[in-house]
Amino acid sequence: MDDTEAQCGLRERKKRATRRALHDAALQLALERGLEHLTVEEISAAADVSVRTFFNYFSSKEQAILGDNIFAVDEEQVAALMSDAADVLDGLYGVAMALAAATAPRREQVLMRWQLMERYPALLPQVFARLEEFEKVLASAVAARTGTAPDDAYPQLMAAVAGTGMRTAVRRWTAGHGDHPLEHHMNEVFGLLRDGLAPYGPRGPSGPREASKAG
Amino acid sequence: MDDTEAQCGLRERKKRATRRALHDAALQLALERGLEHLTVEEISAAADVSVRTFFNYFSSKEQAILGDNIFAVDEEQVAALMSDAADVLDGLYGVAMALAAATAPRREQVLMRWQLMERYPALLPQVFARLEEFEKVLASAVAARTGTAPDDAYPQLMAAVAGTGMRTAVRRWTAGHGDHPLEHHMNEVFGLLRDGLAPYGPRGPSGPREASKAG
DNA sequence: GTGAAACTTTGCAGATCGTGCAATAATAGG
DNA sequence: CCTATTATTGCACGATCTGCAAAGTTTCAC
Repeated sequence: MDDTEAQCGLRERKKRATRRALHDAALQLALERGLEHLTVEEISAAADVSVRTFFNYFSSKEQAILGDNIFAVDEEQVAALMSDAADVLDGLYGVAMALAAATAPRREQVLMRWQLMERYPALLPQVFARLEEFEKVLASAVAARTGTAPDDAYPQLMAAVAGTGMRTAVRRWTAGHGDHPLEHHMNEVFGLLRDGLAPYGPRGPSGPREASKAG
Repeated sequence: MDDTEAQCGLRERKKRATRRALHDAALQLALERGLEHLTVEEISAAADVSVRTFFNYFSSKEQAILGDNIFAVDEEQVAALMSDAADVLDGLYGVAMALAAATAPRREQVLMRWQLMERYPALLPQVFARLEEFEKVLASAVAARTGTAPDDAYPQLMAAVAGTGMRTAVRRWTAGHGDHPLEHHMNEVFGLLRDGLAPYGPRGPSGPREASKAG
């Protein structure tokens, strides 16, 4: 049960192999036959395990298709990137680039998964649930970086906006079938954020000007 | 089948009553007993209809709990608000305020629903799916307002950020049990957005971040 | 190697979900 | 009152997901 076993043990290897087999089968079959007419039974059969075993690994076929680690940046990495950055937005930009870099090695797989998501709204829930978790991590990091409380408006909004920005970039990357690298879309998005979302400026005097609190 | 009947017909009234009875029962029972141990059968029984009839109205208990029109601003209203506004962000701010206003009359109910959402992640999917639709409407409006294409980065990002901002505001409103009006949180969020998300500037000696272009 | 402990796989029963279908009941409109 | 339309309901069916206990596999100490 220690970390040594986690790497070399036969038991652990078999578990990982099974999990991977289920994930691969699910992804493959979903692409081939479509999500609606795909059953857990078929996935299990393709991976050579019982249906019951499938549910020992994944709680639904959607989970099996998406697998883990959609937002493959862990808490410590985020914290490190945030504290090294020149300002908050740069820190979040760093996280975005780390995400893009982590995605690169399995580019085709990730692209497939996101294209499936666009096609089958049933998958969106899972994605958003993870994005939610991811945003919590970002919010904590932003709060730590700025000395604000994690339940202040600023870190929450900043994290939500950054998460949404990354989601937008990935979506545009997917829509373009990955023609441009993900980094390109991240740059585009964070460039706009850096410019205050205001390339189309005010026509005249306007709305709420002050953040009701800032520090 | 004409509009007259839609208002006075007995049939239409009964349908609405049934739908409302199911929604109310679902909300009530979810609050009382929790979502996990609540079955469609119980909801149907509480509303005095068969289970089959339940599924004629809602496709799942989650749908029944949330009901319709979480983001109760329709396409034309958004378009009107956007074209009247001084700039894009002001337009989106107007949409946010319209949303808050639409929420006000059924304040308690809406608050209950969002609190349930915080408690039961199973409800999030539905919400995000609707937010997704809402953001599409926003993106179209932003594109129309700025003369950009709907699949350009700017309208997509702007819509996503605004949608996320409204979500953040509602979440904060919910977390505070509605102590402050929803408008207050919308103001806070859009104030931060207006300020370019940069109340916490660079650590270095440089001044406030500015939009590198505006026009 | 042997045996016990720990863990995984599996089948089975059962609750719930969600849909298609056809019979029944209620309403609308002449 | 009669007919067309539409809503409700029961039934059957396949799929999802969980708990439980039996059977098989891996680990580890001796």
